[in-house]
Amino acid sequence: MFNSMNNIEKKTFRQIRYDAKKIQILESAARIFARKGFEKATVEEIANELYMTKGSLYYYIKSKEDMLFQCHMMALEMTNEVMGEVLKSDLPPDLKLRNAIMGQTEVLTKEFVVGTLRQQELLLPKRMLKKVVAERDKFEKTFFKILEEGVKKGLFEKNDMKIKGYAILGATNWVPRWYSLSGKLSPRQIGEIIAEFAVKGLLKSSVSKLSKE
Amino acid sequence: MFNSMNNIEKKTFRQIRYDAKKIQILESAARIFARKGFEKATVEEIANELYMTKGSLYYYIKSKEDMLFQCHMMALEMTNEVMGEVLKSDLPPDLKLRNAIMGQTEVLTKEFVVGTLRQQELLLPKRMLKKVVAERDKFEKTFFKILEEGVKKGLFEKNDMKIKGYAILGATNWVPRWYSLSGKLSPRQIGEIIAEFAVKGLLKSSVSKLSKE
Amino acid sequence: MFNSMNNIEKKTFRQIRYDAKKIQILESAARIFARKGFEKATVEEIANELYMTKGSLYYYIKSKEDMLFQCHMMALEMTNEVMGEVLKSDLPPDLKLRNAIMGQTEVLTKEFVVGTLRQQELLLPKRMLKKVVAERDKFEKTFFKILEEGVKKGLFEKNDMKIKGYAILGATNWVPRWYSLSGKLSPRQIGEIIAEFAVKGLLKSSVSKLSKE
Amino acid sequence: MFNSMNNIEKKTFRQIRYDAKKIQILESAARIFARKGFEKATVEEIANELYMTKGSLYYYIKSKEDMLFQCHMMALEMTNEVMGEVLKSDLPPDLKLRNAIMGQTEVLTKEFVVGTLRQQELLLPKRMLKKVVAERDKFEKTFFKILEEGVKKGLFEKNDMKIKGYAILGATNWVPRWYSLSGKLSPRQIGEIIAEFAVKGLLKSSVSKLSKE
DNA sequence: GATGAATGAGGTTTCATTCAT
DNA sequence: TATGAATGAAACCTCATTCAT
Repeated sequence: MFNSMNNIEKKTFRQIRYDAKKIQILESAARIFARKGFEKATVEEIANELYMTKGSLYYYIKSKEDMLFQCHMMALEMTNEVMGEVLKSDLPPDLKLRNAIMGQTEVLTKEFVVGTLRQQELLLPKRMLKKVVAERDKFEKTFFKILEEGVKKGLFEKNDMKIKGYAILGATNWVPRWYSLSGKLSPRQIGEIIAEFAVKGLLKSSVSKLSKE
Repeated sequence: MFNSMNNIEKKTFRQIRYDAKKIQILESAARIFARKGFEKATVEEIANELYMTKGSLYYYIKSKEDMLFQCHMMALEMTNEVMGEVLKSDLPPDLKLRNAIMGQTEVLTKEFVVGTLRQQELLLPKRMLKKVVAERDKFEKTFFKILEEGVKKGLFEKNDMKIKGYAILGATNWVPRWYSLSGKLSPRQIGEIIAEFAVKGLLKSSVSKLSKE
Repeated sequence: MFNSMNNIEKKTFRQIRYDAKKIQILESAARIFARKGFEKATVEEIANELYMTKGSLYYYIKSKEDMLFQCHMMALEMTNEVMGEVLKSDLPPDLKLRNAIMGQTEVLTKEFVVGTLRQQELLLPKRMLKKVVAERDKFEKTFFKILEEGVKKGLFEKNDMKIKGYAILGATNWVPRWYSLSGKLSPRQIGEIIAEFAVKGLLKSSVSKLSKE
Repeated sequence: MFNSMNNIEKKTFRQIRYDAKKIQILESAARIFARKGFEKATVEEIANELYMTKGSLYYYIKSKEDMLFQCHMMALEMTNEVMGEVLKSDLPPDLKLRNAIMGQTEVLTKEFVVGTLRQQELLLPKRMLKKVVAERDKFEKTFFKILEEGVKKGLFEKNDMKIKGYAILGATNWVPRWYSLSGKLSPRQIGEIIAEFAVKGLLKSSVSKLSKE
């Protein structure tokens, strides 16, 4: 009776432990996915990494696909959070773009995210894939909003913005493919260089024509 | 015995048919890999697309992994062939770069190549993986050679070339992820825009500083 | 110590609650067994129907098989109780038979019993199966006693009594397979018709030969 | 070329072997289902009985459920075939009924059919269940057609025909539950007795009232 | 008394691969 | 060359049951 509050706290406490374990699991999963690929990774391995049994693992997750799905969503949420902050900041477009790229490289090189995003989303059942794609679209929309802002403010050239935008996205998303911890530069530094390179490519200027053939 | 020449001719003829079939198989495989991912694609499906049976297919290929491996190698060879031509052409570095990028986008958007490269090379056994990586390194080396040439000729800025190079590679390699046949621009046109964007980012110039924070 | 009586009373009270809960559980189990079959029904479902958790449920029952076993025994006890009353009643055999059949149809169409008896007793481990079979035999023996009484009193024809007896049992036991609550007739009414039909088939009479082939 | 006919024959021959094996599998399955119940029976057991491996077995069947389904359909087809013949025969209704019952008992006591029909159709997925129920309905409709014929020809009493019909079906369908090979009577003989009993219960007659209470 | 968590045994299914014909 | 069959190794997943709190 009078310790109902205790009960509530207890529940919350358990909830916390439950959630923590779930995240542990997803991290472990992402790590193994990164090492061996989604299909080659076995549920047992993932469980063993955490000194669990398959059975217990299934107490926390619904299916192997579900693990990949949740990893994807978590990664995309991290990404979108960064973008959200950038967008609502009060900076000129070129600096927004720079921050976006730096934020992205930072997120994308986290072990968890690399492990996840390297997996093909094709491996997900349609229902899940849809949500992932929706979340990614959200990201891209925010990104292009920054570019448009730059155009409106007369900073960036207007032409072929779609292609250029994807070029920048590609440059950024490609980082985890070649980035290695042993490199000299941090993800943020890499991001900065890419950003400068990208902005330079976008800015209005009379110079920079290709040689004549 | 005495019609050994006949035999040779026969063999040659057979060889041709054999090779043709093999390529058909690899194309079919790449297509299905693209649709469903390597692991979800079954050998049977691949065979059926060509109105064969699994059994017959194994007359031409050694294993499923072998199919993926050969697809990778074929794709990389196409890529390297383009790069080879570019390199030995007698053009200024910026035009070489442009041609390289255009060639790459063209190759990368071919159905066969998309299907192949989207697969993680992780899925390959080490022995095969090594060869694939070696071939890819060859490609990257050629690519960076062009950039260095640009630097040497005083055309491109020298700083952070490695990062910028990978940025360009990323921009290019990312194309197949968003390129769709229904788009208005051809792969070559896309390549051209990316090239211009990249060159602009590389060129020496006093302009193009970021805004002050 | 000195409030041992209190303890006893308490225990009795608890015992009552315990038993009540147990019966609730068995009813819930029977219902779910009916819906999905014994093996497809999960202990969790059964628990959830009563807003319990699996864990708690196991405080009341020993095992899933035990649930099925106890359901069987309860159902058979209901059946045997009816038969006991019929047997010791002071009626002529044909009316006893009628009452037996009517009683049976009534029992057999109760949700609890349908749910239970539809399950194969095969699913029970031998030890339990034996008891169930013993109880069923008891029922059948009583039933055949009624028929024999009818023969002795010169009411029923003597020939092939075993087969005919099983025919009647079949006719009765089959009712739950087609009976539906939405039908116009009550179980008792159905029982009455079957009884009449059965008695007519059993009675001595010179009539009722089949056509000549 | 000229041995294309051979080819056809070969194909037919293989087809025959394939079908034969499939039937063997279904028989083996039905036998084991009978012994242990559908869910307790493992695919491995079924395969082993035929000195196959699980893998090979799956070359012939799609799933365990599919096995049960096909067993059901085969059993029902046997049943419906018998009924079809009875219906189109040129006999008076009472003899038709007798033949129907005799045919049924014969079919129902075949090992294959017993093994199958003892399984709950509930275990089948809806899609399959529907077909089974449809086939069973077909059977029941034919059966009731015979009874109606008897009524029309003034042979059977008209009242409560539905209930009586199900009583007869129950009496018949119940046979496999108590029939044992060691009994003295053959299925046909049992069927004959049931038939006589049933017809007697159906015939018009002024006699055979129950005792007064 | 109740419950969240853990567990492990086992079952179905899929498939790459091989082989006799 | 082609193919129907066979195989066996895994893999995912489910669930009854137990236990500490």
